[in-house]
Amino acid sequence: MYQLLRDNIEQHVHLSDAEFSHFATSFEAKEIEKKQFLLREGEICRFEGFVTKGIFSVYHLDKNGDKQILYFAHENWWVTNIDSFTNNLPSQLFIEALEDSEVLLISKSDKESAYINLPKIEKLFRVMTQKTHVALQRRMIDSLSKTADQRYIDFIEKYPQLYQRLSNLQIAAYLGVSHEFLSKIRRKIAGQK
Amino acid sequence: MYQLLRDNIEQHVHLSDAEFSHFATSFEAKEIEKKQFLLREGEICRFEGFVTKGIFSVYHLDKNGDKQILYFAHENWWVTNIDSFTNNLPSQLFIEALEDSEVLLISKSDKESAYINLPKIEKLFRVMTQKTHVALQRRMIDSLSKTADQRYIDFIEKYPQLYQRLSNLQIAAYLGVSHEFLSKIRRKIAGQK
DNA sequence: CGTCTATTTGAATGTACTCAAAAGCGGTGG
DNA sequence: CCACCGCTTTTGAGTACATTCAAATAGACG
Repeated sequence: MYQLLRDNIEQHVHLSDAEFSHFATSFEAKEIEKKQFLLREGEICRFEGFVTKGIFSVYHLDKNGDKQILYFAHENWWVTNIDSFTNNLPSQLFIEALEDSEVLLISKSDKESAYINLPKIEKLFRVMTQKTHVALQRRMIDSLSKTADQRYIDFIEKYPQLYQRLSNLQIAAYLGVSHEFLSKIRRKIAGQK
Repeated sequence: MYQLLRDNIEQHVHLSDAEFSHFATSFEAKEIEKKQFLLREGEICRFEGFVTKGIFSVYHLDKNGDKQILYFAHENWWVTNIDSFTNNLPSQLFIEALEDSEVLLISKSDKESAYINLPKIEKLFRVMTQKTHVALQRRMIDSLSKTADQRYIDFIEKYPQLYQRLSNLQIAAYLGVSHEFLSKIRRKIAGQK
């Protein structure tokens, strides 16, 4: 479980055994059952999490009750509501387990301590935030410039393994289309083959 | 010009006069005339910029030649293509001056040096990237959950001063609608008053 | 088997786009 | 000074993309 975390960190910065061990003690392991929440709307997000098992969806419910999924976080991904976490604001987002899942959680104060004790951690999170931002920027462009058909095809190509584990309801909420329309897209694409 | 930069930095971290002076020498001032480019598609983005005068639009041209504006950067904003800059990839984005403009540019190597010499700078950019990411995340949710009418109304409320300086063509490209449709939205809204 | 949820389907509707054309507006040169 | 040019904005008609609602079908799970 902690090895997955170490490998993930190693992609960005190198920590000695002692450094990693110390940093790792800041994390608390938590199990979340399917359909349970890591964070609900209105709560303040007190953690940043690293997923070691399962999948979470991070989403917003609009006033019509429609769900917009910002992203999915499966094994080896980080998950938080960065807005709520950094600004101590009530969350506008839900973080829900789509399968029985496990995460390693670090609190804000432990993260701040780590920044001070180990500047490499500051670099780690700067680089991670940059990467996340780049990914979201690309998604924003796609969402503005591509049709739902193309976004669906892209999604399957980009996340084939994730696609297998998600329902069409969830994929539709991620793509920003109704699930009925996604069904029609699927029919159309199947007919083309 | 440099005072604007200093005030901007001061919002996040405090630098002594000596620290700021040293950091400031890393920046090169550059003037860009209206309709000229700070960065074109295909080029590798070698800088991060701080706008001291004018406005830039950061946009993508899709294969149909349609423009999607990711954001506008006016005085006191930072501008770069973070994807191209951090990953040394050819830019998929253009950065174009919408007015006669001025920016302070810092190169990648000078930024890396600053990270090492002055850890506060690492913190500065981590916090800035977080803020930018939060803003984009909110925009993503809005773009998925709101109609064009509402996004236009929100835009005017959120950026009243920017709205004055932009054409409807530019606002339409930011909102992700055709300019003809934006014109119809404007008529509808004007009729309601 | 029964229940709950996911998926598909069709019809009617709404939202936004494309294309073509006209009107408005600001600047520039004769 | 005004005639013309280029660019922005508006308008309308026709079309495409996507939603809503209602209902049928299919799967998953205890």
